Amino acid sequence: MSIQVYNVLTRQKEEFKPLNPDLVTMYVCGPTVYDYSHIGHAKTYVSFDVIVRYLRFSGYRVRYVQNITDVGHLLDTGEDRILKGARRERIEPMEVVERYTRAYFAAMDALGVTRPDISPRASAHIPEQIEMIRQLIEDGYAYEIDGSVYFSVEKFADYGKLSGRRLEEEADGARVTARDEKHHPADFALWKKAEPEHILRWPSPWGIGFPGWHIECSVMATKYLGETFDIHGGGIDNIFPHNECEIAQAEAATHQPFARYWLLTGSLTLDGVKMSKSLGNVLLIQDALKQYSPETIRYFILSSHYSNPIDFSQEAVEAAAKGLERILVPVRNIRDRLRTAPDSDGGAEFLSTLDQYRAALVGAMDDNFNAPAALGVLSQLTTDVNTLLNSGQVLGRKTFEAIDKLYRDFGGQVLGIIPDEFKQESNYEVLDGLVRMLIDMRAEARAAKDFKRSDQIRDRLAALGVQLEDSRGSTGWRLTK
RNA sequence: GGCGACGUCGCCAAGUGGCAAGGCAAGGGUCUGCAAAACCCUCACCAUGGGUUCGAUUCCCAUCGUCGCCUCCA
Repeated sequence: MSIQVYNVLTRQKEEFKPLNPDLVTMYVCGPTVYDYSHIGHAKTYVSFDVIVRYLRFSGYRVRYVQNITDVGHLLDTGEDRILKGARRERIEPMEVVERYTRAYFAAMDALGVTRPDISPRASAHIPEQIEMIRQLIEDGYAYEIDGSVYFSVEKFADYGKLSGRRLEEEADGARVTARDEKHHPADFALWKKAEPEHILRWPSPWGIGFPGWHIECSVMATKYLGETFDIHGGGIDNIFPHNECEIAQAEAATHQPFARYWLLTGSLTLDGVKMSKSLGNVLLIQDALKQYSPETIRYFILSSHYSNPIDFSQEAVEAAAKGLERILVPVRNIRDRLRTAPDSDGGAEFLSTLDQYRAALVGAMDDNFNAPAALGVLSQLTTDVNTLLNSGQVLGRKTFEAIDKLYRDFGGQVLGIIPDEFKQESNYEVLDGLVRMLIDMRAEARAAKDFKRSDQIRDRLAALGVQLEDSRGSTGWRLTK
């Protein structure tokens, strides 16, 4: 078995073969840290999180690099995003960077996103960027004008190979406004001369300035992963111009292929439209987490394929929450019953069924990281598990452990939608004792056919968020709030 | 205008050249004192029109529609 991936560069599904059989090198475009992260970031980084998790689960060692853009990313007004944030909040630019870098990691941690192995900052790699720019000028791919340096897209024959654009077609685009000093409208900045008020500035062979946005990714990816590396990821909205420019710079500078596999995620819309500051419809991760659990958000994101767009709506997320709960209930149940399970081999015949499900899960994930298909398999597995649990058959420890292991592997380790430990109330022992006492009282009432009283106990507990669930011979409970 | 993606059951969403997973919702049933939970059953001719093929939802073309990008964006 091998992993197949859809490579945007070749527009087809290919067998994934890393350059080095044991180490996968992977770069994903990270955030510009000038504001809090929103739910669209969650979609992108949860998607790649699952890809990394699955590669590791499959036995690969992965070096995962994701940059932090803290300089050079200009708004269309020509203003640096970081500086804008600094002015807004009346603090130092590097305070802006620090504040939102921390917030970014906090949000990702909350969502259970595994941290990248390296999170390089653009501002910490100015010398390397200057060096690549110098190389590009030397090789004739770039030119300097009045303290700024531009990449000449006409010199790089492959420009447009990722996004499928051709320069001559772009020339017709009415929206491309030519900047006077550039040779070609599509030429892009490698280095920009800093105006006096631009306080993010560094000395360079071309004077005081700051790097263009795209160059950091080319530089940091090749620095930490090599001139050619395996996977480059990011959101599809960055395919042009950002990713295209990355390729041009890196391949022009190193004369080597840049990334071998390009995996791009679909965009997230909110109630049908893309989030944007100007529309004011930005949902921050921290706000979404007030309403939904991290697992629910992950489940929702993973319920459609990473390469597809997804629309975040209350209706869709709540349906996801219920779908997830359906899986979580028996998992809780199993872990609970595991503690008192006998050392018998009761239910051992179920092990071969589990093997089939495991194979199906591997098959789904091997096929271009098809998480939604994997969720479908987990759901089917859950039906079988529920049937087994309800059968009245006495199940041995081994059986419970095997079921739990499968859920832990795919629901936990790979998809991150099943917690390792279910959160328990701080005074869980007391709570459990009290509820069980009431369950006993209700059982006595029922035995005495005093249903008015037994229903009263059940209803009042339900009102408090304690749901009683009767099964053969015993009653369990779970919190619904 | 150009580039790209997409249009599958009421909603969300996989998928395949040979009679379409799963979840949510809905209806019926089993279990239950009644419920809840669970389980079982029911529920789609895959936007439209052509073409290729023995056969297409799956390939090709066109049309309609939605979205993204071309300016900052994960």
